Amino acid sequence: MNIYDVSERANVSIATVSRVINGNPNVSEKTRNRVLAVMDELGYTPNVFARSLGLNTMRTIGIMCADSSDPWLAGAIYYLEQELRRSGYDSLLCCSGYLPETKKKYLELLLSKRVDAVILAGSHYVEARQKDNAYLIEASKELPIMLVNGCLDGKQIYSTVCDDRTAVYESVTRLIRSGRTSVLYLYAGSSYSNLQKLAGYHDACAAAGLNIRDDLVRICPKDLDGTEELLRSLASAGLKFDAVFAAEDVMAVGAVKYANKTGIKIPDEMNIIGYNNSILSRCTDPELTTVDNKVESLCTTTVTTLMKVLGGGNVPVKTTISAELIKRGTTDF
Amino acid sequence: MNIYDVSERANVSIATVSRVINGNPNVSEKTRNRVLAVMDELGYTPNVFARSLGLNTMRTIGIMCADSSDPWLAGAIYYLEQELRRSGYDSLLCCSGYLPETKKKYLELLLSKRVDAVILAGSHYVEARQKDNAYLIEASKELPIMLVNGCLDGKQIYSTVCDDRTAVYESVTRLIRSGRTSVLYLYAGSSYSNLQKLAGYHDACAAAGLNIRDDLVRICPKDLDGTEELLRSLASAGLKFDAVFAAEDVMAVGAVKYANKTGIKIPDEMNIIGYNNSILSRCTDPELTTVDNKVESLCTTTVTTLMKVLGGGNVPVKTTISAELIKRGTTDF
DNA sequence: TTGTATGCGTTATCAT
DNA sequence: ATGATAACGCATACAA
Repeated sequence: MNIYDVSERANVSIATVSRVINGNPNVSEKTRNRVLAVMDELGYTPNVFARSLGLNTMRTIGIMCADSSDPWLAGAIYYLEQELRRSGYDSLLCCSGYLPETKKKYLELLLSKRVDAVILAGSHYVEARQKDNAYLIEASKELPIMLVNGCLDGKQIYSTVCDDRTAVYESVTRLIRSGRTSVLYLYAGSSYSNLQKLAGYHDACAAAGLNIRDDLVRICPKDLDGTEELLRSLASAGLKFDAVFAAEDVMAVGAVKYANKTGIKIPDEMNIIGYNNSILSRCTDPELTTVDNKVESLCTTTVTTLMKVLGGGNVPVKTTISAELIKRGTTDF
Repeated sequence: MNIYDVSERANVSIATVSRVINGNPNVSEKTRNRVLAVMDELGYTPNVFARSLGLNTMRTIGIMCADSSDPWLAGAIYYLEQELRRSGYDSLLCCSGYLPETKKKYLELLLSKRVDAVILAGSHYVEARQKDNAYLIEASKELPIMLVNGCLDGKQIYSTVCDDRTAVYESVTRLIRSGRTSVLYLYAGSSYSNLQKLAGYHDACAAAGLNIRDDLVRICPKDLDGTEELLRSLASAGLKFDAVFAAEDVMAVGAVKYANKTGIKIPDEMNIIGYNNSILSRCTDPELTTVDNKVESLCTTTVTTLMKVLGGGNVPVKTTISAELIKRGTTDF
């Protein structure tokens, strides 16, 4: 069942059938209807493979993420897929894990599939060490690379980021203004957005005239048990802190659990702020104050930008979106 | 840059280049090396579109789910994608939403993309009304349809399910044996697995010699606020219950919040059991007792089965996996 | 072991 | 408005 069968049955050439398929206006109303009727009668569907070969595109975008089961990334994938489909593109999903080698390998795999562009979801794709990003620069010579919450310079690299630095700055400033003197800062790694957030923390301390205390800035496992354990060990080592700012909700949840178990009263004796406004932030008691970093906006903006890029339009290489502090029960300002 | 360029430069025919690409053993070591060297030198990558056209497959599987940001589905997608890639297949993601019409529309979209098979993740794809499933039967005439936690009869339909009915039966039985007399059962809809779970609840009541009380079986919104509100209104309407069995973790979390706010002591005055063993179940205080329905096993089994199907092997049309009750702080048995 | 020739199902160019 | 025909880049049956 192909275009020849249709053309034969409709008494036209394959060229005409092709025109009908592609909505070319140079077909008489009568012929168009006859062809459509035959296509319907035969249950004909154009072969995408042949189509792709001729057009040299499948209208497919590669979506890469480290781990699609991470709540934030799962949300991002959802919005990206929806927006892409709305624009007539399919989504090829690829979970790369967190290691630079596998990221590189999977990006190359996507390139070999000739996707029209690649969207990298999550800040993990921009590493602190410039050499770990070389493969992205390289790939961007072949096709557009869209970063969701990451930022990198390159000819065909476009970034849509949340202003994490300002968000953390403002949140920590509010903690300090409300009388907190020792804000423990927990973060999970040195990705682009983690570095931005950390800078925001430093900004806030500096603006408040506080010394940066290295003992209050800690790398923390990105899971509940690890976070609880870290806090317990810090406390038993004598570290005093009256607030926790966590760069990820899951660590903030861990902090709430630590406080609840230890009998520390939230928010009176300890304030806690999370990041992402994920569903987790609403499961604790009290519910978490958290920073909403606008996944949906980031994703729709990314796709909108991408469509302009693919359409040959001129677009900004970097778009910044503001975060929003969601006040709930773990803070008292 | 195509196979002709390579063949010319290596002084061989395109057939030989093709053989090298596809690892055909009928190529002399010497020739193979020369061709490989040229491919490397030219940075040649075979064109997947042309390849697909000839082979009539892109080695791509369509993954459909209602909403990839749902925690359970997000996990499923992750495991499915990993397993498929391990087997050399790409994943085309398609979030269909929950409406029968859109599900049908998106499935047809996937078919038109000529994927090798479709995996339907989540029990929402099998509806109670048989006519709402007709499109699946229809599609299964074209390609294999794999159901993850759903069950349906059809020539090329394969189901991998968790034994939800037994899991609920056993959990509710334990509640009753430990002295609970009124187990409120909350569920979200009439999908395949929801009906199975409900049957398990009925089984447990019957086995314990209790009457089925319709006032204890309630459809519940699948979100925190909706669940809390439902419980509040039930209580204020005079309904007494000393345990809640929720068909989804999120509702169980809502129940915990309700109890905590109302001053009902968990687990002494109320037991709560959730379903899915999602990260949510560990965020509450106390942590949720919940049923682990083995997403990872379901997904790896589904892909294993699919590979056998695609390989022409004979495979069971239905595989059942056992759930596991994870005991935490919201129960006292 | 290697090469030749053909088919895969479109789209697009150029006639008419 | 319509038709004939050449790409598109590969895999493979058949020949040598």
